[in-house]
Amino acid sequence: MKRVTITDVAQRAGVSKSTVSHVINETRFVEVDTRLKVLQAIGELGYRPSGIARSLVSQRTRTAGLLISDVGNPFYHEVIMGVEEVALSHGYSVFLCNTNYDLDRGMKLIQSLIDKSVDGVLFMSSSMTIEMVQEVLKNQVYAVVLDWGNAGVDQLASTLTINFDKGTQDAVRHLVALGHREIGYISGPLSLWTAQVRKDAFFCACAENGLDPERAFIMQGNLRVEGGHRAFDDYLKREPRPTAVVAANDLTAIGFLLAAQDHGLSLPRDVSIVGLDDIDLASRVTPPLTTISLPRYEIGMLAMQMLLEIIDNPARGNQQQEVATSLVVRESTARVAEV
Amino acid sequence: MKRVTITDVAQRAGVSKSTVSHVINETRFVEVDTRLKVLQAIGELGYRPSGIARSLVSQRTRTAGLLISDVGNPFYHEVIMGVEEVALSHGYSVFLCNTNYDLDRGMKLIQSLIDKSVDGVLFMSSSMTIEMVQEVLKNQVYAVVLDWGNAGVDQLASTLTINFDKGTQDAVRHLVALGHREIGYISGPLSLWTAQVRKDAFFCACAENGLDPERAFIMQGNLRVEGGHRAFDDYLKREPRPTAVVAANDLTAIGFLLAAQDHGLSLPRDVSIVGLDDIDLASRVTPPLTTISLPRYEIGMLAMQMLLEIIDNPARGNQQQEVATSLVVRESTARVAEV
DNA sequence: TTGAAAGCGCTAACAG
DNA sequence: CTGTTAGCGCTTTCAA
Repeated sequence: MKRVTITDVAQRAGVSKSTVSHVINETRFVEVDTRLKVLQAIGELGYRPSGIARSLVSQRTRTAGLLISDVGNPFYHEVIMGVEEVALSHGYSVFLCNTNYDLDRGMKLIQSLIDKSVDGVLFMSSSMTIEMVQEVLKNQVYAVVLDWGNAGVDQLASTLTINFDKGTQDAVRHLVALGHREIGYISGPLSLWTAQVRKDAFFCACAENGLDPERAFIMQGNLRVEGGHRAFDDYLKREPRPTAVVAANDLTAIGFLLAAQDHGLSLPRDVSIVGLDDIDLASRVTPPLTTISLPRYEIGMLAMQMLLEIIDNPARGNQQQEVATSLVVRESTARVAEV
Repeated sequence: MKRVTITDVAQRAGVSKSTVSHVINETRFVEVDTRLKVLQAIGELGYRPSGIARSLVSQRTRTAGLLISDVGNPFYHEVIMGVEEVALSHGYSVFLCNTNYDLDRGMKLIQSLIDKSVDGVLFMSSSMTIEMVQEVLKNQVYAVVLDWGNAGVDQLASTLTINFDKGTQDAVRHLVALGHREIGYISGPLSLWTAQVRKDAFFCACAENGLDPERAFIMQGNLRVEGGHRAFDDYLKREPRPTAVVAANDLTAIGFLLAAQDHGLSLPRDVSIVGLDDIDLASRVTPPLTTISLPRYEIGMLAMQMLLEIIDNPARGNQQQEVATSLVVRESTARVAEV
């Protein structure tokens, strides 16, 4: 049982291969009856065009690579779905590549993507280098990069940047409106670019809301629950105690929240807390966490759209886009207690 | 800047295309100097063989599709990594396909995989049908199916079955050894085949360990934390109260555990609890959960290996394999209290 | 309105 | 030991 080819269809329908091709692709007018004959032959034989043969001539595979750090990281779940959604609706399929935070592995994956002649790759792993992008580009495959602070990527490829300012400002404004004046911040490890960006956004937001960033109490977390615990210990020693705390991510915020409750504090009465990420868990803890939400699904969709854009329209050049974060108010923030 | 082809290399090296092909693939002997010339030409031109052209002649794409229900489901994370690991080490790339628990979408994804001429597809989504497998097979692409109880799949394709008996028996034996005689069970919705299988394994394990399954107290959960909460309410009303409880999955067990603690019970002193899945959270709750662990990474690796096996060796026919579950003893189980 | 034929980039007989 | 040539299955001029 061998493959049914366009030649088989042509013979069966008593026409030429090119006619068959044209009815399939609707790429030139075909007399109604001949078209019908062709369609019938296709049906009877159960013919399906070979994507490979098509790719060989069109130089397009309708496939893309998605480079991420780790499928287990909840950040990526919705991103992946967003990517997949627009990919599927455009006839694209996507190769999933986990770097496991390993640059060598990342490069290997990139090479295998190039070998497969993907039309483009979405760089979403923080474990990536400019070299990877260059390698991809050198092999005529397009790239869209989620901005992790690599200098100069925007010269090479389309980039997508997450703007933390908007959400962070909303958060600080929200707290100030609730009467908070002493707002603490739990940062991530400042060796990470993202932690830096988020902290900067916080300082910025303070300034914009009439608070002196220099006076803000900065605690050191590690982006995990446990870092939030530790930050709470620092918090206790601070005088005066901030009435509200903003954390670099939800896990940190939750760690702080749990530690505070363990210590007998009542939230949000004794202290308000704001997270960042809006992970699933955020709405499930008690009290549900007010948090700065990343539009993860949108990031996925947008990135894939940008890729399609540049594939279909290389002439238009690289695009740089931004997605905004936004505040989700739940119950972990409240009006500051009267003294 | 157009693609460098094998012809370019041949010209530059002053040999024929076939010679170039043969040095690349090491598929026939080539005089040392000519080989060197070819290699040099390849280097100078930065030539990379076109996977597409190769696929067209070899009828192999070195790609596979992985059909899952939902990337957000933690079950899949390690599975995906296992699949990817063996795929990568064999030069394969894998298309990730999320059905989102939707059969229509699943079929669409399958079609797109067929269009891409994948060599095989891994059916790991519980939202799948025999028709999907047949569709794939009809188009000469191989299939490996994670066993979700679809009758007759093993006739069509290689299957991988998770054997819950082993782990469940170990669990019950463990509890019996600790002196437990009254063991309750929190099942999932029995409309789900997997819930059924797990419950059967529990009954079986009871019988094997000299307990009367008919007397076991069965509570109804929903595979989520909240179902564990509700099950605890039932548990309280039971007379005599079981001294140990086995749950259909970890989330349920954790729900039960939290509810018990809320109610003032001390675990594992007042009641022992065993989960199933060994999710991340299991080792992080207090007390860390004793649980029946699924070899997720192994499932991924094995499935991909089986796929490669059947691709490389269709003559050998479909294989049916099983992976065993095993007990991970932590601190949520203890000797039954003296009366 | 349709067909013939060249060619996408590679592999693998078949010759020599 | 190496080259010639015929495809793999499709699209797309060019001609009719």
